Amino acid sequence: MSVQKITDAEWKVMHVVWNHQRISANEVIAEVVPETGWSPNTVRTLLIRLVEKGILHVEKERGKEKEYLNSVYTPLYSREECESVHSRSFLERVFGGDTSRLLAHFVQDGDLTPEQVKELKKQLDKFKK
Amino acid sequence: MSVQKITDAEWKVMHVVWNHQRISANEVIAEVVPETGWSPNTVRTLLIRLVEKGILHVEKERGKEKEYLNSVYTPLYSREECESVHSRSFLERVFGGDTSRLLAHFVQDGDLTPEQVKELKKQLDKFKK
DNA sequence: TAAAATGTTTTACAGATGTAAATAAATTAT
DNA sequence: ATAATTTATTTACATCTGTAAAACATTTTA
Repeated sequence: MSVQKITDAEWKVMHVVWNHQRISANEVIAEVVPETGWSPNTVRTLLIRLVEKGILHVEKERGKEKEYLNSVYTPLYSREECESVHSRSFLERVFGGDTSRLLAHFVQDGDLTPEQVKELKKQLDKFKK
Repeated sequence: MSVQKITDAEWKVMHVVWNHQRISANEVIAEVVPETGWSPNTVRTLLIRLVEKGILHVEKERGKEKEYLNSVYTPLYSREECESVHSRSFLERVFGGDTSRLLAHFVQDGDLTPEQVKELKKQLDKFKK
């Protein structure tokens, strides 16, 4: 079972890590705490769990001589890979695997800009043949 | 918090209930057990939890004179309502709320039939104006 | 009416999750 | 060096989930 399940709370952390690709615990905390109100320790716990799940890598080496340790995390899977895995299971679970119905739902519910609609239609054309 | 969270296992049960709208425990069991391999008791537990969550209604009244009790369940929310709620939280969680990216993903990953593509484009047209 | 079959309710239990406090270790400031 | 500060690790703990077994109740059958 490659790419273990990422939980709700963990996604928050993952998005921040993906945005930086390489980021220290404290930097993650600095971003996540304000927008969630979680305690810094909660964020640390999530980082640790993500490492245990094999989704993040952590460097334990000490930084330059006089710097804090402050471990650095990097993603082991791309955002797209994880999205893909979770999308598939969501599709199965909620829409019984019916992509068409899922798409219809998000189109109606998504108030897309005309721009986005045009772009999406272009994509669909590429797939017609 | 209307419509509490439906878990993976619970969705299986819910789809069966929605398909019938009004269905006895045993009928649910008859459908779910073969396709999941779960014990009948597992299905009953899920039904009970769904009632506790306020997602299903159960009739406890005895049936006709000589019939087994065999409680009857009905959904309190439509499939679409639940899909909607869960879709929104999925969109937020995994795609950071970016509908456009989500749609692109499912279009590419969904191997739609030309039929479905055509249908979807029609939908998009309706939304352009 | 007693046993067998069927349906219902109660209880269980380990692992996952959300959420952190308590404690220990390292670093910097005094 | 020692206290103060910052970072890291350990431990916690209630709730939710997946997954039933056990026990009880009702109905049918022998």
